[in-house]
Amino acid sequence: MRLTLTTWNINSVRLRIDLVAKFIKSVRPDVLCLQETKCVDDAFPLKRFKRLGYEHIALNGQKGYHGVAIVSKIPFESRDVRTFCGKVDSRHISVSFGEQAQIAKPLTLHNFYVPAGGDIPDPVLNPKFEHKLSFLDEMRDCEPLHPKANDRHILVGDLNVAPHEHDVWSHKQLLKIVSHTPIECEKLLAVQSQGDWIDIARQRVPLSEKVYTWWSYRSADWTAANKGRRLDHIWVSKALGDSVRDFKITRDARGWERPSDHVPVTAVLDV
DNA sequence: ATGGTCGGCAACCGA
Repeated sequence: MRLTLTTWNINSVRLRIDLVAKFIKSVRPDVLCLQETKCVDDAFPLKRFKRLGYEHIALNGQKGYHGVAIVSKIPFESRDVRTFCGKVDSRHISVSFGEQAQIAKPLTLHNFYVPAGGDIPDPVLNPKFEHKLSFLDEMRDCEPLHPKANDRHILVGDLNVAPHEHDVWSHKQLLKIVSHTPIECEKLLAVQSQGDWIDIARQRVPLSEKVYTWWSYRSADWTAANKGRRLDHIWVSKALGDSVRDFKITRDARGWERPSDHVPVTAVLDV
């Protein structure tokens, strides 16, 4: 089966449900992972997604902040929510696709919203940065994020770190900016290597080429300045390394009316 | 070099 999978930090799913519908109608992902839904599960626009053909929905929302969701055309068999750093923040949800999904072998999908980390890149002065670093350490040590040789696992989300030099518009100017400090980049890459994950974007686009998925709201002309960062990621386990058929970033979405500051990132996999 | 803008939700906090 050909699986189209999208991750998108929507920055309020209720406010931007029409943009989500617009995206869905053009890209038609089988599975859509959202972050920063910013609403409790009862307020999630379930009916709208069902009308759009997404019958299978897993939610981990909270009031006003964070919140992740997986909406799917394909049935999944189980869901799981993990907490990190002893907080009840809604920053993770995972589902497993099995026989019902009519795929060759089972597939597990993790959807993450890693803490942004505040402004000051010092864990002593800034508890939010400390939280981010601890969160990444816990991800690295998290057993379910260590797929075994034949495990077909996918990890997506707003990981809030742009780990490589050309994942940001200026490596030099962002070295002390949270999201691209060496310690965060190191820790995110440690999560990646501990689980033997393959970063799809960098499998498809050479490290020497700029790739962005986020542009700040605080810039007058985001497209002319193009001061972006690659904060949104799709990783697959080794067993899925040869299954990637396509990868795309819907950059246009940043220019839609009342956009999210993140754009959708999509992978097509033969599963 | 600094400040710039969003969203939730009702004064600021988080990004």
